[in-house]
Amino acid sequence: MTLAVNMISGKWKLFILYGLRDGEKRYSELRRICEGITEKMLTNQLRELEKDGLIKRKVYPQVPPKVEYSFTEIGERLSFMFDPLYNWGLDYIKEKRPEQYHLVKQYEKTSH
Amino acid sequence: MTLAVNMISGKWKLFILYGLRDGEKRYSELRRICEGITEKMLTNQLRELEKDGLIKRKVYPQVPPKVEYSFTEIGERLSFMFDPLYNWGLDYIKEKRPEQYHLVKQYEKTSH
DNA sequence: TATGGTACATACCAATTAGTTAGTTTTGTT
DNA sequence: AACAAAACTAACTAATTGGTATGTACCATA
Repeated sequence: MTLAVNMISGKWKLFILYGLRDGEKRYSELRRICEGITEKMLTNQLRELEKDGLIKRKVYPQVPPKVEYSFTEIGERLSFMFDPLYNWGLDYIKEKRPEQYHLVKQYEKTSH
Repeated sequence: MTLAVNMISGKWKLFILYGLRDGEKRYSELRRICEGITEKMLTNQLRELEKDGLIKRKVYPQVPPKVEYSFTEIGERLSFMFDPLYNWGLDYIKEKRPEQYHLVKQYEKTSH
């Protein structure tokens, strides 16, 4: 439990993983997905996730550079929690902050 | 997702919630379950979980005092993730740190 | 009289984490 | 000639989080 919690804790890691759930993503795509993250943080967190073996990094030798991130096998096995966790959050907002609920619903439309 | 992640992140929150998964627990029981936690941190984290509505607090007017913590309804709905997350951690250790695997298995026997 | 158990609170300090700002590289575009 | 794009790195600062140490109330027991 300690190990699992440590690997996914931090302000951005679950977002990054969540962003990867439907396949590989470029650095700049992740930057857009993780609204508000700084480049430093994105790089840091990607490095840690890579070091821990949850994601892998594929570099295309081009200019301008292109780097793609995706799950490793064991990283992908964390997918079980993304949708339930997202839905739990939705339920929570519905119950505890009903005034905000419609905002989230609107946001859902624009972002997918 | 932001909301859900914020509520369960922190060095101890998931342990506390994990500790409550089989029913209400006293303060001192949680202290034993969360090996290494200080009283300050335990109290802090319990207060935050309570403020967020994930757990509830029941005080028995006795001396010495007795306080029991348990899930609220929405808190309990996070249970879906505890066992899978624990097992994911186990798998991770099995794959990436096989030398440590037997230690965990031994620990499992003693603690339940 | 001293000690212990329970569930805290408070003050202060250390460590960890996150944010800001600026720069790098190479090529292509205006 | 200036600037933009992508994926970074480095130096520095701010904010958050966690730890240590000590104290409290009340009663019971040694």
